[in-house]
Amino acid sequence: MLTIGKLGQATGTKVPTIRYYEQVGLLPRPERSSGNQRLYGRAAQGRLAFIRHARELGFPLDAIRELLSLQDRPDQPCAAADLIARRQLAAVEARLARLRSLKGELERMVAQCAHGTVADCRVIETLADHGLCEGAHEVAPAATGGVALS
Amino acid sequence: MLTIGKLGQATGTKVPTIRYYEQVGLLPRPERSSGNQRLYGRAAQGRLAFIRHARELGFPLDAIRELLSLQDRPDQPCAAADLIARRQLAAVEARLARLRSLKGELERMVAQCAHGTVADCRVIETLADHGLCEGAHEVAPAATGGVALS
DNA sequence: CTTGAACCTCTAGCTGCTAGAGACATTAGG
DNA sequence: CCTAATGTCTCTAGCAGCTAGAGGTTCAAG
Repeated sequence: MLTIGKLGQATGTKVPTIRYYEQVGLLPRPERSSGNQRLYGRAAQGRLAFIRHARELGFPLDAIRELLSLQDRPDQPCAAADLIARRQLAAVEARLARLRSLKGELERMVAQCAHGTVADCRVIETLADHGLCEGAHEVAPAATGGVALS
Repeated sequence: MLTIGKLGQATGTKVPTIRYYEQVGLLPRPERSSGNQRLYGRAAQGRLAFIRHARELGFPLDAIRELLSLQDRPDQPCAAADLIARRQLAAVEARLARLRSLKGELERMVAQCAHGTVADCRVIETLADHGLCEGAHEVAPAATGGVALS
């Protein structure tokens, strides 16, 4: 049986984060010691590792909730899990495409900076006048799902 | 003179977002009509376009605040602006690297799914056991600065 | 003059945590 | 056995960057 601190160390999770996962229903309420402290067994450790790994892959908590409930019913077809993963992959790909174009524009901006005064700084100028950039980022896609991805 | 709605249309910004920018001090308080409605001139429109463009490039509001104050003093050296842009570029590059490795792992996961039952689904299994993936994302870097980047 | 859209202020909510206050539990050392 | 240091408890509030809603005023068209 692990205390919350040990569990945190074992899974690379901060203590308040574990309590947060419990609060939002991703982790079940654990047993308590005589002094009311949380005690975790192997099952909880596995579940938390699962959550952390999925988070590292950028899955939002809602998707993780679904994946966990799938894991609990092993005889169901895994099409649902597959779909969730594919959706996440699509989100990551969209994000990548956008970031690549941003990187291009930022590189052009800093490359053109002549290190003079602000008055003729290309960085400021480019920001002020969208026409100066090559329109690489036309309209923000927005609403990609609110995934953090650090 | 534009009303807030027209300004929003002109710059592709939602009305509450404009009010929000005013509230956090990115936009100055505009004149008001006799009926207390906001009225914006050319200067405000330019400033808002600057902000939106910088946001599309992923600059956080704090960086934009700095860039705006630089823009207001055109005879200063532009090294500061350059530095902000370079920092943003570095953040974007870090994020790109991470996203690329996530994409790789997600692709592997999805490719291995045999479309059977959850019991032997590689998607679930990979998530449950970090040892199964190729360790492409070892430890989350965290604290990259809280930049959103859509 | 009436209707409907656009505007006003204010508050609360979103994601995924993180930080702090103030109080109890546990543990290692002397 | 006692004490000091650390760990844990609950609860509330805060972060970015908006977004949505309530409940009320103002404006422009017909």
